[in-house]
Amino acid sequence: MAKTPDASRRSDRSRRAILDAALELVGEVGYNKLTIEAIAARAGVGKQTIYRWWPSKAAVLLDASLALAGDAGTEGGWEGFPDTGDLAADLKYVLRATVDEMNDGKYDAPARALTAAGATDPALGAQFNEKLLEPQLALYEERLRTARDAGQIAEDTDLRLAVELLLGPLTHRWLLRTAPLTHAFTDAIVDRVLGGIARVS
Amino acid sequence: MAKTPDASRRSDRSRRAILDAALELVGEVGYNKLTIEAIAARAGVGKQTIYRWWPSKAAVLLDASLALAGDAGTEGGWEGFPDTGDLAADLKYVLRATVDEMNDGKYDAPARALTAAGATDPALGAQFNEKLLEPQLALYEERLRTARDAGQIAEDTDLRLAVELLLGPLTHRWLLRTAPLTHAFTDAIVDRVLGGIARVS
DNA sequence: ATTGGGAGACGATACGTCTCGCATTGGTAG
DNA sequence: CTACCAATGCGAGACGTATCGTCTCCCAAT
Repeated sequence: MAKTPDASRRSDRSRRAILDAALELVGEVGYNKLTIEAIAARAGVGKQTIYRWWPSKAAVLLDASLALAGDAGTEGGWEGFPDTGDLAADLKYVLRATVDEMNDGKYDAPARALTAAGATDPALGAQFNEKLLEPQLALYEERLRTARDAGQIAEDTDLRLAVELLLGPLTHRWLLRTAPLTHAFTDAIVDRVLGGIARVS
Repeated sequence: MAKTPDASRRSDRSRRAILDAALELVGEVGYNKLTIEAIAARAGVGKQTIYRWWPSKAAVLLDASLALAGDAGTEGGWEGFPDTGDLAADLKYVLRATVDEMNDGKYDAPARALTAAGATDPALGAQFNEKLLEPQLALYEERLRTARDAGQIAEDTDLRLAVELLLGPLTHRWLLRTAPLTHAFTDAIVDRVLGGIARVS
């Protein structure tokens, strides 16, 4: 009967309150101690209202992160990828901005929680990839394509691989906390990925 | 009183049974549904015996993984990093072996669970890095050092960065499941990291 | 005699479902 | 146009279940 609740009658006020509460709480108590009950209490909302629209706390956090990413995009963020013609500079600029977000608890906590949860829950991970990660990767890939078309990188470059070469090391250090995330680090990634570490033979 | 239980009287039989049960169960039900109670039941052990020696299920899994890594090291694995003089070949060999492990549920499930748990729990993450990850990274770094000393890569190469350039993309694809892990992928990583993607100017 | 271990009771917490009124909405009848 | 009403989302919280982490009890080993 209630399999498909009527979305047109949904309370947008409650929806926003739930997403905000989830983002607050994940920063305060961490993902493991984040509970649906606490989200409902913080949002001033009945538990059923959450269970009606989301299957899990991870799903709530995913929607919350989507809203957060949307806000960041419309507010101060960049629409599309910068393309000044200088590939290295553009990549460094974007990666520096990414590092700044990773060092900001506001973005770090939910992103880290979602990434970790997605790593152990394939279904959630697929959602995370499709809605949040893939669009980002596509932006990098697109920028690299224009660079390739402009002859700035080798014609046989696997663009997706190149994106992973850039973001992989950053994500690695971010998730595993093997060392601090700095602008110098991301700059070095760009330089080394573009230039390689092998001695010119 | 019971702050420091006497380790010399510890039952090694129970300890092994607990670690084995934890590895089995994390593969069967996943990390989220892994419970201390279930581990105790499977191991034929009282719950207190687990709580006496480990602070959390993550800690149990960390010890279990250490034992697993130790077994793999002594059994068929490589002692130390191969060094045939051909850096690219050695890296490809090791990365292929790593991919094979990542595609093997026996190793994948606990490693993935620990990595994810460590990402959201800084204390656990530090333990994970120190005991499991860092020793691995050091092996790569050591191999790269001999290559650098042999003049095969640039003298000013940041070895730690180079290690992250190699493992970052692999870890990225592994954790986030953006694409299948193949030998072709790791071979390409090695080639691109050593050679760079920039057109030779 | 001391201490770890197996077993399980115990209160606490969060789960996910449910049942209440209440408020809003949209349709229908006068 | 107004008055009423059925439907539905919502806030609140009770409910039984599951797991938590602590505890007590007795046994075995040293």
